[in-house]
Amino acid sequence: MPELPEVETTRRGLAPLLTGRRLRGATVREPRLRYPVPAGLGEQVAGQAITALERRGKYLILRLEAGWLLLHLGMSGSLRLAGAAEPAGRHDHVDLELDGGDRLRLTDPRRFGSLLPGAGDPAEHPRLRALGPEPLGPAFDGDHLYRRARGRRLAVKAFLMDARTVVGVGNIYANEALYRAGIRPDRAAGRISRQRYRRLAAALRAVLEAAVAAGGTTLRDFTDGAGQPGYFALELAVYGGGACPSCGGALRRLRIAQRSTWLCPRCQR
DNA sequence: AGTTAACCCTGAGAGC
DNA sequence: TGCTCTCAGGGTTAAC
Repeated sequence: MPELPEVETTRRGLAPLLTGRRLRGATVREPRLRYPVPAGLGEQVAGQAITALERRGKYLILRLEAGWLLLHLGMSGSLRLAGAAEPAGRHDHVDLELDGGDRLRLTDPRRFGSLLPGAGDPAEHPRLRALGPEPLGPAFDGDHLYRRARGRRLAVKAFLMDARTVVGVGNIYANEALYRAGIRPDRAAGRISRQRYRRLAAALRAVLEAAVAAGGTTLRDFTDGAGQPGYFALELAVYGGGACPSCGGALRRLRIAQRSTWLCPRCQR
């Protein structure tokens, strides 16, 4: 379940290995991802050098000399460099072939990920156009959350996980940020004070920064660009249940917007 | 217009 | 052992 820290970990691991390399082509073994991978991908990218690997929310943007590839890892996706002789597994759907013979390999058992080519300004792409601010960037703070929440009756957790509110926040980090801020996840977004939103914004920023520093959270299958797991799972306070790290009471589970939600009923109000 | 549910997909784990 | 059932969930679209 790659959220912002896992995508950023992937980006940081791969960017220095990819920048400046030239693509020979692509092998598409399974084009049926979230959106169909275009048939002419190999011809489209062949001969182009990679100029950068960027991130916007949970999307990765692989910049080429002419145009770019927009990648999303969905729920179960991962990207890594595979050696020239490494055989492809059942879920290795796309290889981008590099000049040295090795490949940038997209693996995604559940196939919720995507790979979309484009040209021009990626920010204008329909998938990126309506996205909210980066939670680690200057445009995001408690006042932003407070303003956007005016009149909204949905649960604050669903509000926080909406990429139009702020990008990069999935189920794990929404649970953690709300716990750290002492806010009940099922409270209506419009009924939270500006002061408490400031606390929530700070908690979200802190938990995301700590998770990036730990290389992301590996619950089952996340690995970085070198195939290594992340260690932030050790620091999760509420996700997955158990006892509250603060008061010792039993954590409770709710369902909000079809997602498992964990909270401490004593520490979160 | 805001909110909720369905949908895409496979693997893991539980229960029988 | 092997079957069936449930759950995991990001993001888009449809329906209420």
